Order: sequence, then structure tokens, then C-alpha cells
Amino acid sequence: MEPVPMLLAMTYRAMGDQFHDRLAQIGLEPLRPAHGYVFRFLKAKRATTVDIGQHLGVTKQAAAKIVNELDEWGYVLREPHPADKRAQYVTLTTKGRDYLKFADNLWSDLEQEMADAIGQQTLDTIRTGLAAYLQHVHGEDQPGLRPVW
Amino acid sequence: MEPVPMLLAMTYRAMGDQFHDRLAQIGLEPLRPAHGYVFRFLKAKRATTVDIGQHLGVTKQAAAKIVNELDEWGYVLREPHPADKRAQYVTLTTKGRDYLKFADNLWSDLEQEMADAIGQQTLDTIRTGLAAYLQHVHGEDQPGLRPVW
DNA sequence: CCCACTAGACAACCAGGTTGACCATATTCT
DNA sequence: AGAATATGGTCAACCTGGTTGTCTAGTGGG
Repeated sequence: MEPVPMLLAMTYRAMGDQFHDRLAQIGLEPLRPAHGYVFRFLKAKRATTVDIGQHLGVTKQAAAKIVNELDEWGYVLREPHPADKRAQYVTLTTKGRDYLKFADNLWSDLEQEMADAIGQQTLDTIRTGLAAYLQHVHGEDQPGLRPVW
Repeated sequence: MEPVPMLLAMTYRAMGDQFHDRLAQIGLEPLRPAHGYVFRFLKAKRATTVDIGQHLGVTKQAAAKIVNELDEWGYVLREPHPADKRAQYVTLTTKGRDYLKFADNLWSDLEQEMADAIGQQTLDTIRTGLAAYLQHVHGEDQPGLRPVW
């Protein structure tokens, strides 16, 4: 029988691939998962590049590259930090918010299809089970999302 | 609430990190997940480098690099193909089989800890649920494991 | 007023893939 | 049989997405 981690990886990829395919059909920019995570993070709180790196679990330099791309593509812009002249807040543009909304819909479509395939209840169990495990392993301070991507 | 794919990724990483940490404590070679997948594959069937690449979902060149490493480290060796002078079978050495056995034990330890944390029944539901989803998406011919790693 | 610390940029590097070209052997077609 | 085509394996150049290390300018506690 397949080891559980293998199943996790394969399922993650299966869902991610479908997400990507459907996005490509619409003809959107080739955003990677990390970009999506950044959007979600920025929606929740004002953040600097350093904050983003921390959240993703990568160096600030890696985070800066990602932010640069998003900036060039118009999903995000930098504005001066009111109290710290070194720092810049990274904020979503309208284009960024629209993308996030679209992506969220797509994700919930996929999740719904998964529910249809294996049963809503099973899906719920998976969700709460995995969350409980993460809680068990990491306690309150969950680490960045780091790899996989 | 966290999207399911995020939970999958985080859980995969959490388990993988623990696996890696414990392996490092024993002082074993720095094998990556891909190597483990190769072992598991070789145990199941005789295979060439090309077969391995196919199974992993990477190019044969990438597979060749992996096989080279494993060869240098003594986990694997190449023997001539009986019917095709171009080809070579890649086979596990004793060291390779020992590693696999050790790793399998470690994985099942981790799985048991997961069961202890969230309940055996929940874990079973997760396992069968994910397997069912993959079945639903891919049908019989599951693709390579490709990324994540 | 110093001194330790931090945000961000720049550069060099690395790992783990990719594509493309090639040789030798296998296979298929006529 | 012989020619055309396909396949296993290797080599080499390149790409992507990270890393470390260094620097500047600004911050903030004693």
C-alpha cells in the first residue's frame, strides 16, 4: 500500500496540475504556487518583502525576486513605509485582487469536485485530520510553507 | 480555512522533514525523496534508467544523474541487459535493500505517530480518500510522481 | 552619540532539472 | 537483405529558483 506521504504528494500535484491547466486555458500569466501564497498573505495583512520571505520560508532575496516579478506584471506595487524609510509595503493592485478572487473560485471548484468524487464527509475528515496533525507537530507557530511548490 | 492543497503540501513537508531529520541523526547519506522512490521502484521490478525516468516523471538524463549518484554511493549497480546490448538493468545492492528496509520502518513509525495523534480511523479515511481521488482523476494509469520532492 | 541591528539591493554561486545532439544497437517496413 | 526509423545511454549547454555573502541606508536602545 502506498505510504501516506506519497499519497499526499500525488494528490497535491494532481490538484495543482488541474489548477494550472485551467488557468492556462484562460490565458493568464504563468504564476506559480508561491505567487498565489503571496497574494493570500498580502490580502490578510500589510507586509514587506522580508515578511513575505518569512511567511514563505525562504530568504528575503528569494522573496524579493518573486515580488519583482509580481510588480513587473502589475499584480502588486510597493509603497513607502510610513514610519521606516528603509522599508516598503507590498500591496495588491486591483489586478492582483482580481486574480486572487478568480483563483479562489477555481480552488473551491476543484475542492467541490473532490467532494463529489470521494464524498463531502470524507473530504471534511481529511481536512480536519491533516490540520490536527499539523497542530500536533508544530503547535501554534506553524512554519512557512516552503518547498513542495 | 486553509485550502486543502495547502494542507496536503504542509503535511507532506512536515512528515518529510521529520523523516529527513531522523535519518540525519543516524548519519546516513543525504538521500533525497527521489532516491527513495527509485529504491521502491527497483524493488518491485527490474528496470533501466529510462524506465526509472518514466516512473519518476523526469527525463532520462535527469534519471541518469540520480542513478549515477546511487551507483557511486553503492546503493545500486548496473548489469548488462541480456537481450539488448544498449541497455543496462539497474539493480539494488545489499546496501540499497538495507536502506530501503530501514526507511520503510521509519515511514511506518511516522505513520503510526500520525495515527496516535489523529486517530487510526481518521488516518485510514485519509488514506482511502486520497487514493480514491487519485483513482478518480487519473484512472488506472497513474502518472509519475514528478515534483513536489 | 554610539553601536548593534534590520530592510532592501546586488552579485556570485549551486542544485536539479531541461533541451539538443550524438552513437550504437534494435526494430520495422518494403 | 537493406534502408529507414526508433530507442538506450551519454555528453554538454542552458534555465529556474533557490542559496550565501556583502553592501548601503536607516532604525533604535543604552
